[in-house]
Amino acid sequence: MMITRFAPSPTGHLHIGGARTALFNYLLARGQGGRFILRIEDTDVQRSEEAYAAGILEAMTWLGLSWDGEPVRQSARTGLHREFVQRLLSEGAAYWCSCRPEDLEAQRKKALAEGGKPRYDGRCRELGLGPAPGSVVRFKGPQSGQAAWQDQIKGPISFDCQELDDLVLLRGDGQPTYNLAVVVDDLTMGVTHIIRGDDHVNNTPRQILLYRALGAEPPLFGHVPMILGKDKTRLSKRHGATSVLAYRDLGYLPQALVNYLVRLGWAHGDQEVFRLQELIEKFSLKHVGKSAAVFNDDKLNWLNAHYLKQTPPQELAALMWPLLAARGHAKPSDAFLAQAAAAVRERGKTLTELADKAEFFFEDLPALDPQGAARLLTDDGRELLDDFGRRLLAAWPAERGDFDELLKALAQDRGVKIGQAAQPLRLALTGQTASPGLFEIVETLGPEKVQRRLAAALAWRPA
RNA sequence: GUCCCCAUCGUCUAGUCUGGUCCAGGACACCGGCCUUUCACGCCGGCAACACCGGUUCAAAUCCGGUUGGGGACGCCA
Repeated sequence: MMITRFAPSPTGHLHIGGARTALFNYLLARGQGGRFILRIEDTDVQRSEEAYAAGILEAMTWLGLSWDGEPVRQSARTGLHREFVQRLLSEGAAYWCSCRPEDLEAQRKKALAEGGKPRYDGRCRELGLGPAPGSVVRFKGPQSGQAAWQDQIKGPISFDCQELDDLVLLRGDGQPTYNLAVVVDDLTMGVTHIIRGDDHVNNTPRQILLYRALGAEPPLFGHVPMILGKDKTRLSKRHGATSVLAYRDLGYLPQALVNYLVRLGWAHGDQEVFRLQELIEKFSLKHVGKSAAVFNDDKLNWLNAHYLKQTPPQELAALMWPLLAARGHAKPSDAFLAQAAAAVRERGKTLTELADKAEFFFEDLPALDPQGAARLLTDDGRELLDDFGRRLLAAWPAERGDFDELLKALAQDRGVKIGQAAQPLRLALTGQTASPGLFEIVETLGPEKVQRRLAAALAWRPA
């Protein structure tokens, strides 16, 4: 059975790149009827924070990427990690090293300055040292031959073992390091496919060597290319929002983010829009690209707008309401909320934008746009508006078509264009010169609110 | 510096494995038009790319070599 995993370290928020890696692993496992494991890699006690771990789970849940079983804490498995180190030690595949970190650091600097590769020189390798306070355990890697694998995304990759130095397995304080812990965990948890970020390719040969030293068959590896910012450098905070939860708070729908992320580096012919279930059926590593991709807000916005338009008004209302409530509006009826949502649904790219555009529905008296008022609420304009208002209220209750007729008649009687006749009313009802359909608004607001807003606009005078 | 990886429109990409159907297709963005009571939506049209050089071949975006460019890694971080 296929087993994949997502193994973030809780030293920061779940960012866009991590989310895509998680998504690929999720899709792969779900598509094969396999298992998808979530493992929190918290072996770095200094930098790991519980709040980050919680945030990662929250983001995964929001995206709809469900994992199997309980999330695994790597820190809860250090006993197991140490057992494996002991085994390596007793089999002569690892050794104690008493070099001091400062000296090592100095060596690295020197090597780099001389234009060489900064790597551990293996001076303790044959010393037969035993455990001592502050000493570390290093892997005794082969010094010739190759470590190669068929990358599931990039194809064949190989490293000369000479290039690899003896990596630390157990720190001076007895804590296992990343490279040891991942191998032990992936091995003992039965992970079959390790799909992770590009930045791990250099770790892979070392890990393969560890599997070999343990007498185990390495799993399959696949390295997904990175996501870059607009300036084609690695995506980071300075490129704006990078955390998944930040996108949620900005008003993006999880379906949109998932859809956008999957298309960043993967394609299924010319198809652009995918539901999660469809992705599970269609996703494959074969069509994941090999090169890095630039994150593009425009396309994400387009997808988000697309999914917003697909969301039924009632559902959309439920998503928008918290944003409106946060602005201090009193909760109206569900029907009113749904109508307001339907009215603005095709006019914004995020929930936040929709809330902005729908806000006038919820205000007692919307503030009149000063420029619009100066232009539309002239003496003539107010007279026109008064006439329109009277006709409108007199005709109530009316159908959408009746309103249309009413507007046409008004324009004709007054000798103005339809647009000119409609604008003063739009301003009066919404405070703005651009808005959803006029009669959609009239119907939603109802006669009392219409009248109230009309009266306020008619009372307006230039400053 | 050393090692590893990558290279099709501004961006995401299809096509590359299995050369010809590709004077390169789709999407976003942009530009123009239509629709229209405003703003949007929608629809129609347009602009725009095989990094470069050489080789193999009747034929190369597709195969091979090199150049250039980009990215990543080089921690007792993950």
